[in-house]
Amino acid sequence: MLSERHLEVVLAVVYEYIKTGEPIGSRTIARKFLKDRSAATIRNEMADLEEMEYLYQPHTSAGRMPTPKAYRVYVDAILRRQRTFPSESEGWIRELREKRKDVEEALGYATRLLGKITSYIGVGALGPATETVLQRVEFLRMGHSTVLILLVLKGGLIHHRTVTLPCDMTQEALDELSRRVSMIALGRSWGEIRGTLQSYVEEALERYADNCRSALLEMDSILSEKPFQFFTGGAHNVLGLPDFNDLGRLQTIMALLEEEDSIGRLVRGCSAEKGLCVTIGDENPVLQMRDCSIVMASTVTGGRKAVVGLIGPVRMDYERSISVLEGVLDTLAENGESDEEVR
Amino acid sequence: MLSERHLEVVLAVVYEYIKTGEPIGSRTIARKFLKDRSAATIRNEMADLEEMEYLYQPHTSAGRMPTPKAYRVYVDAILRRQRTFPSESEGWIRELREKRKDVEEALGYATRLLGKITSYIGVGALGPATETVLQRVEFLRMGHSTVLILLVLKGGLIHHRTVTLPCDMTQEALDELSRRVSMIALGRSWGEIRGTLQSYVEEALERYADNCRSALLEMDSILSEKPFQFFTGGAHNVLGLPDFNDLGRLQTIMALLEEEDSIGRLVRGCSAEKGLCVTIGDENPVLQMRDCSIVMASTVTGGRKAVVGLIGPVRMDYERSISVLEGVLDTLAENGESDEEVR
DNA sequence: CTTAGCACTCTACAATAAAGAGTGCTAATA
DNA sequence: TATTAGCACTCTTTATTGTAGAGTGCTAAG
Repeated sequence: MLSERHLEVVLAVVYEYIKTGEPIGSRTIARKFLKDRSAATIRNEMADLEEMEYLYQPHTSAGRMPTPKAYRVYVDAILRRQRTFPSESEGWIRELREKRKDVEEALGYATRLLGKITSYIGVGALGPATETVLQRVEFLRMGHSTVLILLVLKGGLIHHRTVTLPCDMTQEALDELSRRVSMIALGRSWGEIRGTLQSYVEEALERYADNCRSALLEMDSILSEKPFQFFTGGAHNVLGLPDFNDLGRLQTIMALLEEEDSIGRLVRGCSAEKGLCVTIGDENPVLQMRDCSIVMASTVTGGRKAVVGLIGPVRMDYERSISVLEGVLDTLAENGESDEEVR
Repeated sequence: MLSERHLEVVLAVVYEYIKTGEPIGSRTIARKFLKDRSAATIRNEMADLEEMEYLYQPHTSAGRMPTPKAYRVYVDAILRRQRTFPSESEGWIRELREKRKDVEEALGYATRLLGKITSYIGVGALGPATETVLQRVEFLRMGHSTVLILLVLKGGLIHHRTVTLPCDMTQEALDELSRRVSMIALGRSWGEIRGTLQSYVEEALERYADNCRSALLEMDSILSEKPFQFFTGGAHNVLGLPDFNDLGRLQTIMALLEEEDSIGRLVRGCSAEKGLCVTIGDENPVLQMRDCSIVMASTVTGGRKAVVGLIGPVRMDYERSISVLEGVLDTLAENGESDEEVR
């Protein structure tokens, strides 16, 4: 549907438009990219491409700009060939490698890094590698009827919350509670046993039936509410970009980044697929981000599933963004390999 | 040094300038605030105030704008009298009250809330109520030579990190390690015992001397690196504000918010003093924020020290900001009282 | 000491003009 | 038939000019 001749023009326009941000005229294409054709010929081809909705003009006597359709063609072409990590960022990658000790900190750092290197917004998410299986449960008495619930999930994800129970309990009683919960829950999927837990726990602690019930409820709320941790970084980088000069739009995007579930939706949209995933403009699941593009990829690090990505303008430097993202991803994945045994 | 007559003019100019953002002329002051004086009189007084550096003109034939010195006088006047929480925000406060279960989540929510209600940037910090005293130490084996270090501090602060030790260790050996560490460290200040710990620990675990050393080093790094957790929220609100139309400046501010130590410096600057603390423009310890104002206050919630505040333009609505901050602070503090016993 | 009047200054805004870039169309060319 | 050169036309961008409005400083009178 798109002849070789036309494709060359589209790729040239997208490439140049990404670099300059200005509408591209036929003269520029003829001089810089397709020297075997004259400006007039390219003008004709551009008129064709406009009809096919790959290009458009902001006004009658301006150059052409790419439509999302053109970006898609361009990105597909990039993905087909090999990429190399930009060497000027090697230093940062080494810094990231240092931080891998603490997975959460590493991912936070990675998002900020992505933001800094690319000037777009870095995002990340960290979830359990597997379904929620408890590996350890502790209840620690913090004060009068205040208890710290501590859950260690298989894969190393940790949740904790300080709660107030109906009445006070000694640490001994709490230990008994955690022993009982552990007995049933450890090593098994939470969804599988959450129902059967209560009766077994209350058997030995009937004096504290109320407390047991409310503790189990809290555990349930922790385990169901927080399956993922989200990170964003480098949102400030985007302020200088001419594509985000519409402050209102930028504002809604930044507001969305603060809500966890909108990032969650992005992550879910991409993490289903394996490997790299580029979403351009209106392909985006989140309506308010329809004029952004997203590059995302997932891996496993420290025994947990990690998704990292970039949010930028549709006029994003896809080639560079993808290379950088791949570099970061590989670095994060490096220590994921060492403890395969975990799963 | 500032006569009653002059003070009235200053307060009127600041009040009106905060509302409108435009330079204030003598006519406006005479009509709206000081009806007993004519515009010409006020013009003379304004000329005096300009010499005293309370007011300045952006250009010869414009109205006057307040200098930081004038804001200081204005804020001091506000702080002297009683404030009332804006009733239209009661609903949000109720939402915040719901979230108090989890202190960290509550503080995160509080910063976003502050941002939303005031249209400025909410910041928060959560630290240990006391010095670092360990209440519980666990080492959990996650995989081959990978160990999860879990530290519960007195007051409920939790730190954890997954680390790779020099060689593998059984869970039993790790339990022995945590028993030994607990024996010495629990209930005592970390600074006090960090030195004596190593020899006692290695006594029983000499086979794993390397592991013990590296585990203790990690503990030390955790405890010294992360004394505070930081939160920011609602940075996007500030995008619409005319005072932040200089994108470059806004960008540096948002970049600073991503670095933990710059927030740390702000917090430290304010948390020393008890109660409310208003920092105007160049009073600010962070150089790049010299044209911002900061309102901060600290309290104790859930047995931990919490600092919450607002970063906004120098032309901030101080009265409203302070009221809202006080409301949020009181709500957070409510459950701080219930477990006094913790400290 | 306060006030009214008036000339002066500076900004903000709109209207106009000129320059520049790029197109579409037509006619000539290979 | 496909490609190219030439040219008139369109639209944006930038600079310039003129005008209205707001506010001041100064002077002289109350």
